[in-house]
Amino acid sequence: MKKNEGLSESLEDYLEVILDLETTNKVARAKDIAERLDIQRGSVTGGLKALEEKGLVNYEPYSYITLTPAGNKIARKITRRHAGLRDFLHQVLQVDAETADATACRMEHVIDEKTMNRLMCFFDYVQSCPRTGPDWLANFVRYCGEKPRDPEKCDQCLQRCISRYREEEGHRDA
Amino acid sequence: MKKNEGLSESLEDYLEVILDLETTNKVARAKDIAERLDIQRGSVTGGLKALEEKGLVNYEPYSYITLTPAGNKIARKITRRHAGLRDFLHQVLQVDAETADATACRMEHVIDEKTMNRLMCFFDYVQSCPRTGPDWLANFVRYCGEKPRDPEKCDQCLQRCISRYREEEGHRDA
DNA sequence: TAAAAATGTTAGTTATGCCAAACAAAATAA
DNA sequence: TTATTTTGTTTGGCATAACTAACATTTTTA
Repeated sequence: MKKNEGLSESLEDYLEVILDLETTNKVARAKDIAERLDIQRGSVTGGLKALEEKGLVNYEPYSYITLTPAGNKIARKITRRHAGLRDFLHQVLQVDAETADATACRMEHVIDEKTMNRLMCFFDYVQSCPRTGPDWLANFVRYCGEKPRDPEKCDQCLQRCISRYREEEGHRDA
Repeated sequence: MKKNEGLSESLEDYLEVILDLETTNKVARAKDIAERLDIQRGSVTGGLKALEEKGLVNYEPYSYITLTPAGNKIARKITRRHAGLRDFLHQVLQVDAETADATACRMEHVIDEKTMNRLMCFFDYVQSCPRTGPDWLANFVRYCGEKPRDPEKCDQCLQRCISRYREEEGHRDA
């Protein structure tokens, strides 16, 4: 249980990148890791040694780098967090794709399990609840610019919401 | 514009704590800073010197510590973020108060301006939109446990939502 | 005011984690 | 197969940021 908390953000980034390289390039090479993390080749060696000592990568000088099962598990967790956060930021908060990705990349290291689960559940709730869903999200963007609410429009919005739902339900039953 | 990006999380924490001590204790003392940040007294001196060099605190050995206008501005920004994130996590995602605070404390250093603004706007939207609001949030907690949706209940929920809104609107007009 | 206690600073150490540059090994090309 | 290029490693250095322990200054108390 402590294993992951003891991992620095830097080492988590290594694992994430190695997993990605493993899947896209079949194999991870120090040069590519350096490129992805935007650090020098020389710095990678130290990171790999640290991960090797923690039993998270299989590392032998001059040979290919692979994740151990333990390393793979952590790498997948971070990757999952990254994707979940990025999608939430982009699809719900609707920040641009680039910002969403960059922010997710930093948040993935500091968010805890409990909060992450809640956020993903919330993401799901927003998307699947008939009271929210896509049109509600579209309205959010407009709200950001306008801000003061018009009670008249709210009434119409609610109306559309309920009739849309019933129509969809009707089609589903048919 | 670079000023803030160049600040480490550690130094941001110092500023945040100093601001809080200034407001609650009138003045910030090294001992209290150490206590709040859970570090040794000796470590504080170094932090203060770094902040002094950046023009963010007024620091003279053995005298009281105060924020400069620039330091105060950053401290208030971090504090605002902390509170906003904490409240979102607690009131929307409904994670327990302690986790919300601890998570906010880490996220405040990595979230960017754009995303933060969007999140706060979203927070506002969720709370003030008639389609969401408190009852929708209450339903979220139940949804977390149950998960599969019951279309029948959804219809009733929508119904209650719209009639509640009209009732409230009616009262407001009267 | 002088001793004691509390608070603050300094100095030396440690751990991360990066860099640049020199060097070593492996892969590729001639 | 030898030379060249690419890739990987080592070394020494630097910055951050913490620690401990010794020392200095304030503040309190007797």
